[in-house]
Amino acid sequence: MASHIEELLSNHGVKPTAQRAVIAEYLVGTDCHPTADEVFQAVATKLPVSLSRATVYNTLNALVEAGVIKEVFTEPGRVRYDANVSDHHHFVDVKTGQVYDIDADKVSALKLELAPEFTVDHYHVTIFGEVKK
Amino acid sequence: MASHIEELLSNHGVKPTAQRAVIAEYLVGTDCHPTADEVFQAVATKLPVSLSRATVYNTLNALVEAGVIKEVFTEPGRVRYDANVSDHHHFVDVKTGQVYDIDADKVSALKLELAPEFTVDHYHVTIFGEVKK
DNA sequence: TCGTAACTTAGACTTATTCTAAGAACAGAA
DNA sequence: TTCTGTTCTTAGAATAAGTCTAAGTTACGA
Repeated sequence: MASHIEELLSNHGVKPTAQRAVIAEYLVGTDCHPTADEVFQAVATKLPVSLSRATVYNTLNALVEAGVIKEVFTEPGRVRYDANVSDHHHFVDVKTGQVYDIDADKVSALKLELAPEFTVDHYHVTIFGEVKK
Repeated sequence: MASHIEELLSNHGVKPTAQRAVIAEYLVGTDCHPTADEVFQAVATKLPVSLSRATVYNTLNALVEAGVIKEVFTEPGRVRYDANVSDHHHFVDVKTGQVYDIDADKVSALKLELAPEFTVDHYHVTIFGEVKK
């Protein structure tokens, strides 16, 4: 009886182990865009065995490779992870560093006038500003 | 008799020292988007004294702070620097990692439909694809 | 049940960057 | 000039993110 998360992993060709399941579950269940270390902190206590940082990194890389999550680069020196793999962009609050997902349909399609040797695969928009509440 | 580079630094409130001048000169004179280490390698031999990595990092941070150059984040674990401070975006060749400047006027202006609490300061488009020659 | 391949672990290692403490350069006041 | 304080630069130590390694587990097919 595979859980939802285990199916998600299997469907992407990642063998579901206990470690991978809790990591993927944490990522899928959060709107934040955690760093590897934040994932480690959040997940370490949820396993009956001790968790190695190497496993966190291995798992995150495997999930990126498999297309289950995406990497986000918005600041120097750290990678953040995003389980939202739908087409979307990012809004960075320059005061707090917090990253928000912006659905692709909230952003008009770009028209690009590039030289013919540039073949575009995809593009990503990072919007910088402030969120007041 | 201040050189062009020394004026550039002074105009941005950065006191022009020999180290800062050669670093800024290198960045202004290249289309590549070098990392701190690439700057260090390229510039180390151009001074009569030995150059410290700390000085390279201090200078790069000071130049970013002063608006003489910009940081570019396109890949994990390293920051690249760009002396082109005009309004532009970036094209990343996913095969080589090479970064190309794309003038803002080659990219149509975005229309954003964001919730009212999001105040946009600016946005940056990163285009991924391949450059064939 | 065995053997192999895949996974995880702790800790060592690497790489990028920052910090620290001490010396050098330099600008302005006396 | 000489003094003095501030700003820069230096070498190397320290930190932080991420990867590697070697050894121990686990899972699974034959």
